Amino acid sequence: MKYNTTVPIYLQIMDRIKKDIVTEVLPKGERISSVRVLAEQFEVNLNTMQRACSELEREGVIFTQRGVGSFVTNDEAVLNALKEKMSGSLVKTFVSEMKELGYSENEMYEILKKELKK
Amino acid sequence: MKYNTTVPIYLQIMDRIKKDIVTEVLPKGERISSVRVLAEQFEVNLNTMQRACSELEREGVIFTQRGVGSFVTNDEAVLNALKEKMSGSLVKTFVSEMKELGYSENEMYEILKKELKK
DNA sequence: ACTAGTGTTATATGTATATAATACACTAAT
DNA sequence: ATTAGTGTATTATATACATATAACACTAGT
Repeated sequence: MKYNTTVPIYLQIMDRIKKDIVTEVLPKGERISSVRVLAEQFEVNLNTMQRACSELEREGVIFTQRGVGSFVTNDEAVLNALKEKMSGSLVKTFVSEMKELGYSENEMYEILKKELKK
Repeated sequence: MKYNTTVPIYLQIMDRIKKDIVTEVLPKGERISSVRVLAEQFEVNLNTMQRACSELEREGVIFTQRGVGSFVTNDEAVLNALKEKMSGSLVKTFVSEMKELGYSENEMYEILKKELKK
């Protein structure tokens, strides 16, 4: 995985895992790899991985059983809300930033259309 | 100005200034406020403001005359390229992230449409 | 009981960011 | 020449992030 240097790695890892959960690459209720394994996979220090996981737990996306492992939440409402929130954030950012650059709504459509044709 | 805690302040300031240049709030060739004044306006330390400005100069967006002040570049090609690059980056990010969340192209249109109706 | 595999915590080190305070270097107007 | 207003540079301090290394705490299977 490539890391953006301007944003903390643990946040980028959280985002990656959230995407995998939302797209059911990691289905609800499923066990996720141990922090040590994940740290190796993400090529990152154990503490950094631990931070990502504990934040994900704090957000309710995963839950943890000490000595056993971590699991994707079973709460479907949480997962639906997560997907909504992530896409909502993306489109809001896109629109507001484009407006700040002086683009009209029609231009936004056109630019999106053009990008998708690639 | 509100700052996002996850990305360096000097980068956020650079982005703000670039937007003002692209939208001609700061027209080409125009003098921009001194680093000291800007530091106060952006409620930031002089050194942080200086970093933002020197990076903007390195990118060719502004140019500086020691003892005199800093000015928006006169090079219209640079300004056009800047706007293109910024909007291109926005739409690319939007599309690729939405894909990673599992949305289809049609869904992207719909979500954008819905957001703009607000 | 033991052990291997979990999550969790702690200490030390290096780097980047941001602030604070101070000084230096140049330009234009007086 | 002096001065006020520019950009520029230096040093010190604090904080967040990431790493390295080591240890602690819990669980399940043997």
